[in-house]
Amino acid sequence: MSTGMDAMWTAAGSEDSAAAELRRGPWTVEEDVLLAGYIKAHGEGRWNELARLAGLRRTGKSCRLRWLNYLRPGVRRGDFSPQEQLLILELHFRWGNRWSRIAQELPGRTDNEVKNYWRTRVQKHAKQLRCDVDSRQFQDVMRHLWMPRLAERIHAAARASATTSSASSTTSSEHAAATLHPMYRPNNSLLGPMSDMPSPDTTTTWSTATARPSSGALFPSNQVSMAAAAPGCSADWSAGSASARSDDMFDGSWSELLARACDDGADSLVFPDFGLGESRDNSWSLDDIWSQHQY
DNA sequence: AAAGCGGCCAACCGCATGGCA
DNA sequence: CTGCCATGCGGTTGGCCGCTT
Repeated sequence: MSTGMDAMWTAAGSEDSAAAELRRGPWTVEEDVLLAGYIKAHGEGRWNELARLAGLRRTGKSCRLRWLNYLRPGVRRGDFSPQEQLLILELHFRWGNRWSRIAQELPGRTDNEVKNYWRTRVQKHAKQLRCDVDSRQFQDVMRHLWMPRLAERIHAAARASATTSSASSTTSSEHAAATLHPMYRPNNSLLGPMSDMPSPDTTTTWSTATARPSSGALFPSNQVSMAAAAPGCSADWSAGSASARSDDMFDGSWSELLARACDDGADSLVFPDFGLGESRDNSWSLDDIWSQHQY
């Protein structure tokens, strides 16, 4: 592609040849415009050369990072949805700190965002519980409490969405499907066929899910088991999500409660039985979580 | 109102990897 | 085979911003 822009970039590059040392720190709007404009005209790649020709006093690395994490079309920002959070937890169990690999399964999200989410939200909870984020105890907390709760939240949102759209021209199952992340589609490439999962593309299955009664009854065993594990605590599991922000569904009494559970007696902690089997071999998966939410 | 504090996130840094001459 | 270069990845950090005191 050869346009009038070429002269502009050339001129900018020649000006830059005599420029001072490289800039660092936050990017300015002008730099963003230069970078995006150059890439629009010439495409990505050869970042060092790109930085020079675009007239940017930045390293190629810096340009690449700015483009991939911020300027690139399709980059999504803002809070992670429950679907995304659930997927991050699942994939981190599977792949560990392979942020770029995990981010590939979250369209529009960058490895940096996923990494920051893990370090701020997830590790924060581990810290509150005085557990190592890689410890068996914390993994059990995520597996038995956090992930099922996320799954339930997703179902609840889908149900609410289906209810509010019942008068529309589309069917409730179609509407619910539209609200779901692609990972919940039956033929998701990552998770395989997932025939057990609620299938928004299958009216029968999803209609059954939407007909399920209120979510409050989902975790009765939580309350019993955790109260038994930490006598004297008021395990207010149902209230936590009502007022907390979307990604802090367990803030509040749960932290104190689980902190006790994660102390020395953690091995005796009785988690609710979601029928997932033992996690010693780490062989459980999101399928297991979902299969427990079939109604 | 202002200072202190902590959380969050954008950006940087160092290392690993792959392609190519 | 080896060295160089570009790119990718994960860990780390600096600074902004909102909340608390």
